[in-house]
Amino acid sequence: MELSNTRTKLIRTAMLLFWENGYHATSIADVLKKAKVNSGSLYHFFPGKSDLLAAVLDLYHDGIRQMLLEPPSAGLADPLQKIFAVLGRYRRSLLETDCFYCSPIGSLALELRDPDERVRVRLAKNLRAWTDVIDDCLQQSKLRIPAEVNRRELAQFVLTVMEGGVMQARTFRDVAYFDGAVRQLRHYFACLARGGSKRLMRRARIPARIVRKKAKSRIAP
Amino acid sequence: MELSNTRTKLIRTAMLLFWENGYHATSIADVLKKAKVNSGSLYHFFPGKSDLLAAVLDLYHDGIRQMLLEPPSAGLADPLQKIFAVLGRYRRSLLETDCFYCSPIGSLALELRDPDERVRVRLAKNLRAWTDVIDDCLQQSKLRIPAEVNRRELAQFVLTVMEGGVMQARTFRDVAYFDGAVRQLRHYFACLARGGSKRLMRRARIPARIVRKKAKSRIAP
DNA sequence: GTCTATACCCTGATAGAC
DNA sequence: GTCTATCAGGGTATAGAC
Repeated sequence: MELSNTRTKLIRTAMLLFWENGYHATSIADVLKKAKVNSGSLYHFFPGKSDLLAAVLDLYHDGIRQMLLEPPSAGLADPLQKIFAVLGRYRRSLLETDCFYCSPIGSLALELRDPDERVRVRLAKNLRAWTDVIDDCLQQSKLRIPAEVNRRELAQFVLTVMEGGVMQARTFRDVAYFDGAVRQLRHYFACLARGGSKRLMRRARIPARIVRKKAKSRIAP
Repeated sequence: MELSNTRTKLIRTAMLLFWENGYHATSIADVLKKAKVNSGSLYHFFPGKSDLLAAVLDLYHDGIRQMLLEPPSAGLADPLQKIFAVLGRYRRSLLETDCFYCSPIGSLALELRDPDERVRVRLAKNLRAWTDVIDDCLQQSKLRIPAEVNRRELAQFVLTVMEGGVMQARTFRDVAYFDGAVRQLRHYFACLARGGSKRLMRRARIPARIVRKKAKSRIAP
């Protein structure tokens, strides 16, 4: 087990650049230059660029709980507050970057149309780990989740809202779009706290009839 | 005013390819080949690739209502059902592509980290037009939106959920993640319909035992 | 407006000495 | 493991005749 310093330096540098500029826009040369490493060394450790990306995703995954949850929720006791503290951290990142911020994993997931399976699996693993963090908070919280709402699905919904909110804030260059999404989520949570209704959820299935239509037509946004 | 056929052909071809393969992965050569047009013609109409993209975004925008709302909601009277019919259409696209589907605008918005302003503005304009469609449905619907919920923000929230849901379904290659997001959204709507504020809840004659619960998770702004 | 040919750059990746 | 030099290919964009 060789704890190569060069290897680590490459991964950390790539992690930073992929996050700042995206995967496509970051060339191998960029990584080499910033890490002050030569081409030969990189290809000694990694067969190709996508293997470097895979290593970056593994690094994200290993540190996700520590990086995602702990800093923003330090000192907070209420698990629900922790969830919104995590979201608040994304908000701060948006502010600090004039709404250029991208969530590292989400933007990679959408930038790479057809990643090789090794990469795709790691992206999914990261999203799952993110959701785990939220799910734990929900479990520890005193929020009485109505029987008809699945807790894990609700945790996934938090991720959904975060990613969608960041995307809009970024596109409009206005954090208000993120704030609006979070506010709706808060309101939803407030509704849940007040109590849901089984009767109302019965219609919540995706109606089969929507699938009926002919294939092919294009869809906007 | 020259209604150039070649120009239109280029835009439509680029629209299709950008959507299928993304902007980066689509080369000018790809567009030229598929449209059976020569390089000189393209650069006669467009100074560069990003101008072609801008034209594509304008085309999306012009047809958004027709392409987004009308096909899936044909025959539906209830505006709320129309909203979920639109979402159902995205679901169908996911199914038909084995969850490779990307929403055209959303994925462009995230693929292009730093688009020139002309492109960025058009992306925003498209998202706004999408939201307008949903907003109109909400306005026409009989859904009683509680006073503390802004209607336009709720429409934006639908977009947020759609984009976030598509992203997760795509990454996990499993439409269940999209379904879960939509189900949560439905549930939220059901909560709103029941009355998101105490006043409305009382009007809806919700038994006191449900209302009783303290707004404990009143996750403050 | 359309055609062919091509300039020129940057990319990921390799070769082979040390 | 690290270094320098370099390849082959594909990218956008241009030139200039027709």
